[in-house]
Formats: sequence, structure tokens, C-alpha cells
Amino acid sequence: MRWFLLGVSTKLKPQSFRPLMSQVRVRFAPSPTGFFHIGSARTALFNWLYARHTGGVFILRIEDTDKERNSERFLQLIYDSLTWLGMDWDEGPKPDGKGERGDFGPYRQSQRGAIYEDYKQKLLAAGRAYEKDGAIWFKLLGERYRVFDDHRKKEVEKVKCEPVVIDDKIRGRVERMEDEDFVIFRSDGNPVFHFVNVVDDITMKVSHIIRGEDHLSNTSKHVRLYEGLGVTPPVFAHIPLILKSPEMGQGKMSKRDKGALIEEYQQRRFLPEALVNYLALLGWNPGDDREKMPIADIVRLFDLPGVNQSNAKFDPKKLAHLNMAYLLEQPAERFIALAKAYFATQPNAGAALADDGYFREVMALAQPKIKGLEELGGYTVYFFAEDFPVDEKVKAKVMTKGDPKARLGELIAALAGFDFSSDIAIEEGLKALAAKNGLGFGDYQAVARLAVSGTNVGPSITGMFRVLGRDRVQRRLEKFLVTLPG
RNA sequence: GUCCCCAUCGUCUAGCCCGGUUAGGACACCACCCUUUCACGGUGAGAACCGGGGUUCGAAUCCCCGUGGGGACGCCA
Repeated sequence: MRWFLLGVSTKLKPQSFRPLMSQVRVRFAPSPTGFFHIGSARTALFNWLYARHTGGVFILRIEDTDKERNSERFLQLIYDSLTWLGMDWDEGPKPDGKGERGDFGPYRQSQRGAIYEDYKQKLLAAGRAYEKDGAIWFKLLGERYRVFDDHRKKEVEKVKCEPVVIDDKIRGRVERMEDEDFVIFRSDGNPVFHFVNVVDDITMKVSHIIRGEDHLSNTSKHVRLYEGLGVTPPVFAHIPLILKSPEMGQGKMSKRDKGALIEEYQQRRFLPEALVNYLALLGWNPGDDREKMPIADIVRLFDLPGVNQSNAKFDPKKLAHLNMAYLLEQPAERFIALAKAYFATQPNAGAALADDGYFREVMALAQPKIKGLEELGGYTVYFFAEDFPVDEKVKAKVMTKGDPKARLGELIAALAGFDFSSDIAIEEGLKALAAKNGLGFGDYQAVARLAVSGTNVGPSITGMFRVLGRDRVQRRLEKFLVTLPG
């Protein structure tokens, strides 16, 4: 508790000391026991936003006291996910896991045993903790009595005391009774969550605890612990939870739910800024009708009082929509880079081997059309392979209209005379052909598109022709023609 | 079972604090327009104040009670 004494001793110079004392220090404290959950990401985000908004410090602390379930793989996943989402931390383990930065470490609880031991001794010495059944319990102050607990089906000892009052930045005043001693060190000697959480927040000088509402009922324990340790608790802000969308069922999002893991969005090539933007909107809004916003604007506008009190249901469709909007506005260079990264992970991707200039042209056609990078492979197959799939449903539909076979023949015959130098030139060629035969552009467009791409979904026929080139178009048209009956 | 939190369109939400709005926006859905397919885009439609009591001239807004939803009740975090 040295900082506490320090605060008192520097009382003579409150002005100069104030900036340091009032600096916001928030932390995100995940445990590496599973995949990185979307709810965790949102909690991290709100902490990060608050730190950046206030010019404070964002701390990453690893709560790895559960030796059974910890894994290095999940630990690395935390670093990677935060980094991918663009949430940098000022103190904590370095993103590569090698070493730490910050003056209040270690930042992994597994390395803070001596500190917990120290604080345990303090409580023991003060008579606020005792041993029972090999474990160390925190002792509440007040008159004791025994009562049968229906839920746990056993008699328990309770303590008569005043309710804990929590002044929550988001919930307002919350009162909760904390009337049972609780374990702070297990009989195996390891400290439990409530204790390490509080000790770490004290020693790391955390000023604001921003966490999920599921912790609200733990907070009374934590407040008692702060009191027992003689420390004023930090500011609490309990944010609403993310619930399943109606299609997914009831309750809060769990790891098993589709779309619950950050890893999934990374694999599906979502843009991290779109995901972050969406997550920010779950339980917060800028106060006007804006939804799609650069992160700098979110940082500037974000504040704790603006956070909602009610839980929000996760909507994959809205996320997808935001993602599309972001994708649409990417500069060509970034889109190309994203596309290259995507194709590098695709099996049998002719795209990865394609000529760079050609690849760029194809991507220029695809960018304004696709809704997500994950569609890129399917959307562009026929640009990179001759054995592209043919959509039989589309084929059946196209073949019933007019006389597509005749149109195809006419087009093949006329193609040699086409000017392939630009979309407009190709369009003129097609229009001239249609006019000559007293028909419309669409009469040729539908069947040509089918023959060349195997589907009715895609870029403009002119752009498609131009990029594919006359020879390939010609070959595909002829190849398709011979498969037609009669 | 006990305790805590929450409650506006299907979903995210504005409005609530400081009572008077045709209760606004977005996603989704539907229609139409644009169009050379498919998208994007544009226009429009449908869609909500959980219920009941109070207070008030007047309640989405303030109060109470129900109900509903969520969370917590571990030697997990």
C-alpha cells in the first residue's frame, strides 16, 4: 500500500500530483482458457475506448490462475485477436508473448504469487482472514447465524451486516447483500479469482473497472475485499451482455454459438474495423444517427454515461452489412492486398498463381459487387479456371427464353469483328449485333454470361469479356454451344 | 429457491434524466425505380412504447405492482 502513503505524503503539492493520480487506468483481464469470445472482445473494446478517450492507460492482465484449463495456445490467441482488432495495450505482456512492458508487473497472475501471499498475510494479520478446511477464507464483520440454503441444499453460516452499496457508472446505485465468508485461497494453496482480481487492481492502480454485467453480483465481494484491505474501491462500470439473436435461441452468447468467436471472423476475412464498429454499437451509440464511423470518431465520442443498461442481441446480418460497407470503400490497393491474403489460404486457387495485372483487373470487377471477402473465391472462379461450375438452375432458366442457341451462334460468328479494347467498345459490338438481328442486348447477354461464367451472378458482361479476353470468350462460347442439345 | 440487473418496431437503437414528438434512424423483410445479369444505390410500405394501477390537464417519459428477459448464487474465471 505504498502508493497510498505516497498519496498522503505528497498532499502538499496536490496540483502537480493530480494529473498522475487522476489518470484513467483500465484493464482487460481475460483468462486463457478458451477461444476468444465476442463478449470478451466487446469488454476489451469498451476498456480500450475509454482509455483512449481519456488519454489513460490500457492494461492487459492475464488471469491464468486456473492451472487445469490454461493453455499457451489460448494465451497467444488473446494477443493475436486484440492485435487483429487494433486494440493496443500500454502495459502487459508484449504481443509476441516475450517479455512485458509497464511498471506494475508481472502482468500474468501465475507470476504474482508473492504479491498474493503478501496480501494474504495482511488480511490474516488484521484478523480479516482465517483458515478452515485447509483453505483461507475472507472474514466478514458482524453477528453470525446459521440457516438452511435451499439452493445449495445445506446449512450455511451467514453474517448480519449492512448491504454493500455500489455506485456504478452505468447502473447507478446498486445495493447487494454480502453475508457469507468466502474462500480467497483454495486448499491447494492457489488464490481464487475474487482475491487476485482485487489485489491486482489495487497494485496496478486500476481506476475504472469496466466489465460485463455478469460480474455485478461479484462486485459486493470485491468491495468488501477493498474495505478489508483499507483501500477505496475504483469506479465500477458494468456493461450489458451480448445475447444470442432470436434465431440462435435464448440467453447470452456462449462459445458454442455460431459467430461467437473472434477467430471465426478472422477466418471469414471480415474487416476488423467493421467488427469493431459493430461491437461498439452493441450497447453504445454516438447520440445521433451515425452508425458507420471511423475508429477515431468512436474514440472521441465514447464515454461511460453513454453506455446502455440493457443487454443487446447479436445480429449477424447487421455485422455483415457493415462489413460490406467497409469493403466497398477500401482503396483498390488495400482490397488487392486483402484479396491476395485471402487466396493464399484457398485450396486449388488458380488466383494465387495468376498474373498480377490480370489479378488486379479481376479484383476491380469484384470489389464493388461482393458482400464479403469470403465470397471472392466463388465470385471469381471462372476468371482463374476453365473447369468452373455451371449453375443448372440458371441454365434451365436461360435456355427457355427465346432462342439462346441461335444467339450464341450469331455471337460466335460476330466476335472476331469485336473491338475488345474497352467496355464501351464491347458494348457497342453487342448492341450492333443485336440491332442487326432486330433483337435486344439482353438476348445475347444472358446466354453469353452463362456460357462464359456458368452463372447469372457477376460483373457486367462487358467487363467480364474484356478481362477474360477474346480468345477465351470465343473458346468458352464454342465449348458451351456443343453441349447444347438439338 | 434467494439476490441483482434490465424492459421502445423481428434486431440494434434515438427520445426518458428535465412529462406535450405524425415516436426518429439503421439492419432485416416487402414493393417500386435505376439497370445489361447479380449486387450497390434511390424511393416507398409494413413494423414498437410488455401489462395494470397511480401522479398529472396531459405519461414512452415520474412512482408502485405484476409479467417477461438476463445474470449471479463454486475451494471456475
